[in-house]
Amino acid sequence: MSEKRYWLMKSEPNAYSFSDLMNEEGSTAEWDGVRNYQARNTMRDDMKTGDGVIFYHSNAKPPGAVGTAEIVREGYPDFTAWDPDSEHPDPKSTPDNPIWYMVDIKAVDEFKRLVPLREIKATPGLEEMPLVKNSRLSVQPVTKPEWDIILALGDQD
DNA sequence: GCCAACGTTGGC
DNA sequence: GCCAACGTTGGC
Repeated sequence: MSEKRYWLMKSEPNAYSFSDLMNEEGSTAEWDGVRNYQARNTMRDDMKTGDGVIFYHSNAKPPGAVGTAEIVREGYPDFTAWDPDSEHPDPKSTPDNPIWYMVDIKAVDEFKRLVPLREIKATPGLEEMPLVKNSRLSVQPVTKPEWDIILALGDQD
């Protein structure tokens, strides 16, 4: 049994929000459509069942962390890649030789309040987060101390 | 709507 | 293998 790890996943609420995830059957969804190699590697190799996820709304007003989720299925091929009618088709990816991978995540808790990016940037202990250091990565690691700080901020009134 | 940062593509 | 051109992300 390896140690639980923590992650942050971004989504544009216009496209798919935390509410959308909570409204899924079993509050669970396939995290398909990621077409970035670093994020792919994280989902394929590093995310394990039970790991914690901070759900982040990008391109929102304001952008920020809105809740937590957990990994309920480890990396497996993103079959939407070889569906020409999907949102992000990639003809180079095939069932025999998949390029892109996804995980399944399940909503756990909505924060009492959104934790704005502005506040994350201003909070001591969070300055090393890729999110703060101008990374566009849509799936990124979070340390345990960072996780604890953000959850505490989200639990404030 | 602007634009900086970053990733990818493709000519050479 | 280099790097310019191009496309995308995402905050502001």
